[in-house]
Parts: sequence; structure tokens; C-alpha cells
Amino acid sequence: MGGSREPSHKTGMNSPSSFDTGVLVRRLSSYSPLSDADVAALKRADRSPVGYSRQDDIIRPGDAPPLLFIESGWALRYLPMTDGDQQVVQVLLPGDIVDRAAFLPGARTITAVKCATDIRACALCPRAMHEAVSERPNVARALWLGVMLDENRLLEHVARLGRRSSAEALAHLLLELRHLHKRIGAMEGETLTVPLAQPDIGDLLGITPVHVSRTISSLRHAGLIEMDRPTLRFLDVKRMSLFCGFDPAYLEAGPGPA
Amino acid sequence: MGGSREPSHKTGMNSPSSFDTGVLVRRLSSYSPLSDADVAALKRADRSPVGYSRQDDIIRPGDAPPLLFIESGWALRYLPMTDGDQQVVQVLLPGDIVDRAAFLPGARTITAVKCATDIRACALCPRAMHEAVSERPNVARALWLGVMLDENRLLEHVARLGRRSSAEALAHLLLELRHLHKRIGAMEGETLTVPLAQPDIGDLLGITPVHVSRTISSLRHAGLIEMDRPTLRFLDVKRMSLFCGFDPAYLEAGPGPA
DNA sequence: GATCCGCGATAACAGAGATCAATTTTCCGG
DNA sequence: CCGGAAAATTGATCTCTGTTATCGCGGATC
Repeated sequence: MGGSREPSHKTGMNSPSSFDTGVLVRRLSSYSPLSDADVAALKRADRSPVGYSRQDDIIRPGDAPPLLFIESGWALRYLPMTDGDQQVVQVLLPGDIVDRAAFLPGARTITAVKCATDIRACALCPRAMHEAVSERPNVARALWLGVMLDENRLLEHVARLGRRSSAEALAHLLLELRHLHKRIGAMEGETLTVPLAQPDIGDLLGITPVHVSRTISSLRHAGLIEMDRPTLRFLDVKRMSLFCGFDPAYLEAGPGPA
Repeated sequence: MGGSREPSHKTGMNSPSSFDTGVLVRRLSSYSPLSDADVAALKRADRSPVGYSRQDDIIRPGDAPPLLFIESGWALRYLPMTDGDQQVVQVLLPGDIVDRAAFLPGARTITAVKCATDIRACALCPRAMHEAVSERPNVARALWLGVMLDENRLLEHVARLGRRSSAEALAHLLLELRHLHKRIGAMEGETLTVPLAQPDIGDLLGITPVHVSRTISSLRHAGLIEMDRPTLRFLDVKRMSLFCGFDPAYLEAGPGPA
């Protein structure tokens, strides 16, 4: 198993006070408006945060994954292949739930999750979450919308791999990351911090690290981006979107409640 | 838009009696045991079936999709690309829900669904389904397990596209279809009816129809399959699984309830 | 029954990306 | 501050897949 890393040794971290669910609450209320009572129900599910280091595995295939969301940092969800390769299927950002199989008691996951940066993750009490889901329609709606939006991202990822050249695929991926960060105000102008190494990007796009380097420089020479790890700067979003057929509709939450 | 077909003209079909939800109930109870009351709640959501013809589009991107499941026939869920190409993201078989965005009132889908064969589909009353989900834990559990298993299939599809050669990808896809049909007793020995044309398979695997032809004949010459549309016969499942790294674990429902 | 069009097979050629290799740079731990 | 390892860049070559074209077949339409 070539790609596997050190077993994940968790580092307990006591954080000051109450604002730990902040990231999740902010995310969910961007999907569906939450009342104070909804928020209170979510806070009741909150557990203490846990720290992981870069390159740690948070979960592995076959695990019954913990109910966890990312509070800060980036992680990569991937399928390890029999030949040692890996295919990244999802970039996990703050507010993302690590593996929704955790909602199903006893279910096992088929994916692994490794940290692209140091991570703070926050556990949720499954029982309290089930309570919140069954008694609070807004919470249930927001969580379900999150499922749909993640599915949309996954579907577009399939289209990237199946029907786009490596340059188009990379451009499309970067624009997706830009859009997600832009919306939560996590960019300075057109500059974004992307803590992924080129081998990580290769595992995302299904190409070799060597070709990632060539692909990046082709986008650079086309005048679309500047990229100096970890800083990424978008020079011409419109032309770049046209180039790769990027349309952010798949990232937008649908219209309001029924 | 090159790939688009005739607008779908639905053909009302009155079917004799009560057994219409049979396919869905069978599917869901294979995920989680259902009591008579659970089944009754599902039947309450049942509506009359609708017929579609081969090549009809059931839904299109931007639609608020109807809550529908496939009763008989095969359909393909796909993303239409701006250049007229399409990327198939899911093969819909009897018992599959056409688009789960239908569970979210007002939500729009980003995918289209077209019929690979003539289809009978069955509508479900959204309100009755929501009732069944919120009042019947077994139903909720079974539906959620369905979500997870579909996600698993999608993740493996990503890995097929990103990290496998066309021959490995095709072998893996065919073994997935074999496994799904084997389990419900829909195969005669090692023979399976696959009503997909080679261009459809190309849209699934992200390759051209010409190359699909080449790839099939390479599997044929390797002694792994016989394929004479629409009949597919597996000659050496073990060697074929080894060849493409197929492990059916991702298709299995997890262990029982908490 | 004649026509037409999509499907399937095959071949020749072109191009994207993989592979192999060598070198430089960056990063991280001691 | 140093040294080793991983990351990044670049080049040469090879392989798989795309492209274009041709041909036969069979099912649909009139």
C-alpha cells in the first residue's frame, strides 16, 4: 500500500469556549435560515474539538467513521487503489462533514480522509444530531441541502475527469475552490491560499504530478493564473470560466422552503 | 446542443392493481427490514405509473424533478456539457430513485435523465413520503442507506474515470452491473442483458465510441467476456475482478441497526 | 420493398498524457 | 544552520486514446 501514511494520532485540544460550532452553524444557515432554537439544538450536539497534523489520516476505508466536521484547514477524501495510487473524490473545507456514513449507526466507509494541512475538527454527538434532525425541520432541510450540494460537486468532478482535458479540469477545479471561498469572504481580492501540493492535485484530477506541473504552467502562460505555492491568483476569471465551461449554478443552494 | 432528444411525452398507463411499489419496497427492505406498517406507509405514497420510450428525457437540467423511481427498464443520468458531449454519472435500474433532489421542495437538478430502454416509472407523493420518513425510522434508515450506497457507486465511478485504463474501467463497470443484477436474481447464470449502445458506454467511461469498440474487443480477446448486444456473458469473473481491482464491498449495505 | 440512419468494426494517423530521467528548489527536522 | 527528503521543473520518448474515414449491418419509416 504505497500511499498510506502514519496512523492518525489525535491530539486533544481544549478550546476556550462556546463558539466551536460556529463554522457549522454558519454553513448550515447559509443553506436554510436557522432560528435560535435550531442553533441551540445544534450546539447541544457539540463536542470538544480535536487537532490533526498535516498528512495524518482522519479515517480509513473500513472504519465506522466518527461524526466530525472540519473547523479549520483542508482535508482530502480519497479512495486508495490496489496499486498504491489514490483518487481524491472530495476536498473538505471548513464546515464540511468528514463522512456522512457517520449518520448511519454501524455503517462503514469506503474512503479515507487525510489532512492537507493541520486541522481542527469538531465531533458531534450522534444522538443529539438525530434529535435535531427529527425535531427541527430547518436543520433537517439544511443538512439535506448540504447532501445535494456535495452530490453536485461530485457530479461535476466526474465530468471533469471524464470529459475535460487536464488544463480544463484544473481550471474548473480552481474556479470551484475560488467560488466556495469567495462566498464566505475567505479571499483577498482574487488571491486564494491553496495548500495543496502538486501530487495532491494529480490525485484529484487523475493525472501524474509531472503533468500537473506542465498543466499549471500552461494556465500560467495563457495568462489565467499566477501560482506560487500556496498562493493562487486569478488573473482573468471570465476567460478562464469560458475556457473550461465553468458555471457556478451547481454550487448554489436552491430556492427557499416549500 | 448536440445530444438532446425529443421532449419527453409521457404516456399515461393504468396498471391493474396494488403491486406497483413492489420494486421499491423490495429494494428498500433489502437495505433495512420493513414492517407491514412501514410497507403500508410506502404504499400510501404510491401514484400511478408512467411510461417513457427509449431515448426520451425524463428530466432535464434546471428542472424541479418529480419524485419518481424506476419500475422497469434502464435509464442514464448525465451531465450535458457545453460542447454537446455528455458525461453519464449514474445508471438507473429498477428500484432506483430518478433524482433525489425531488425530496427537497423547490430544488432544481443539474442532471438530465434519458431512457436507455422503454421505461415504466412510478411517482411518489412527496407529502406521504415525508410523513413516512419522519414517522417510520426503518423507512428513513433504508432511504438513507440508499443514499450512501449510491454515493459509494459514484465514488467508484470517479475512481474508474480517474485512475483506470479504459479496459479496466469497462471491466469494473460491467462487474458492478453483474453484481447488482446477480443479487436480485436478474441473471441467467453468467449471462446479463445490457441494453446500452456503445456510445452510451462511451459517455459513461469518458471515452469515444470508437474506443469503446476497441476496448470491448480487447476484453473479448482476453477471454473475459462475450458481448453480443444486448447479451453479455462473463467468462472468468475472478480473473476479470483481479484485472480491474473490483471488490464488491462498496455495493454491500452495512451491518444492522444500532 | 427501397431508403435512411444509427450502430458496430476496423484502419491510419495525430495528439494528450504517461513514463523515465536528470536537476534544482523548497521544506522540515535535528 | 545544515542535510535529507519531498516538491517542482524540464526534456525525451512511448503508449493509449482521439480523430477521421470507410464499410457492412439491421431496424425504422414511408
